[in-house]
Amino acid sequence: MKSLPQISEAEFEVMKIIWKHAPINTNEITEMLSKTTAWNPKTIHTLIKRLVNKGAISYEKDGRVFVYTPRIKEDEYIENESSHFLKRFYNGDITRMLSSFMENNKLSKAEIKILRTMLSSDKKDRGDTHD
Amino acid sequence: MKSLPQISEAEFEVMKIIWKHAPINTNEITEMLSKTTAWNPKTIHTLIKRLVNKGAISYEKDGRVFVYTPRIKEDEYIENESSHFLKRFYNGDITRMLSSFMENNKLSKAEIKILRTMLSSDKKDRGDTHD
DNA sequence: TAATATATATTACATTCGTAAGAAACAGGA
DNA sequence: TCCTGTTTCTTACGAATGTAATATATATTA
Repeated sequence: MKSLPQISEAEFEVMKIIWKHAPINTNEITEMLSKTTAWNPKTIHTLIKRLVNKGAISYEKDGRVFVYTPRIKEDEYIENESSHFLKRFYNGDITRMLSSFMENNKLSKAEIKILRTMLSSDKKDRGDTHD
Repeated sequence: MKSLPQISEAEFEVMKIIWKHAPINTNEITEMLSKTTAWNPKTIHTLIKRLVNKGAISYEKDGRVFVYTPRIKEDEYIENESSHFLKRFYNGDITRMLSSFMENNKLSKAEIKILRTMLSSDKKDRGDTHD
């Protein structure tokens, strides 16, 4: 399992744009992020550069501009972070997380209903192994 | 909602010990962490100090030694981090998280069963509001 | 009381991160 | 060809973090 680069919170915002719109160039990224953040374009450029250095994205030249593409998969990255998070805060046990949420009334009735549906539509029986 | 101090990953390991065993003194903390980490006692002392500075724990003198107590609640802190995490990676939607886990076969049959039970034992009807 | 052991406090130092500014390269217009 | 605007590259700088080492204070022992 190749280790994914470590992506900071600000960098992750950039990644989300790139995952969603790749191939995408610097200006387009900057433009999109301007709608949701107050970051200076210079700042965004720095973040992009760092993502390249970390190997999270790659680029090609298109005339004068660089066009970026992710080198890591969004799902993979998020899964990874999720595991890490669960380990850190819930001992790796998602049922503990859910249970904590329920105890603290963090789940609406609607959400509970959705979850229940999700869980009961038990597709094929995959056995008990995971990881 | 008073804002909780920001606690780093290493500091959090110290917090877990303190939450579990408070009131607890420096040596005891160091000893317990030695079992699960390779941290130099000096490092642990630094972490403890930083937690004091951040207001995450407080201390009293007991003779020559300091005895520490948490100033923030574990549940509260974890809930907070969980919200942050969910927002960051799943748009704040826990059903998306679960669904992602299911798609990626991250849930064992046993876990699914537990979750199903948890969700179906619908206690009192609390209505649909939360947050 | 003076030396020693031990606990706490101060300082250190490289990385990462947030947040940019300034420099350099290069293409297109005057 | 030279200036200028645009793009990318280099440098900056303080706060946080991981990971300690060194210094100081203080209790205990000789």
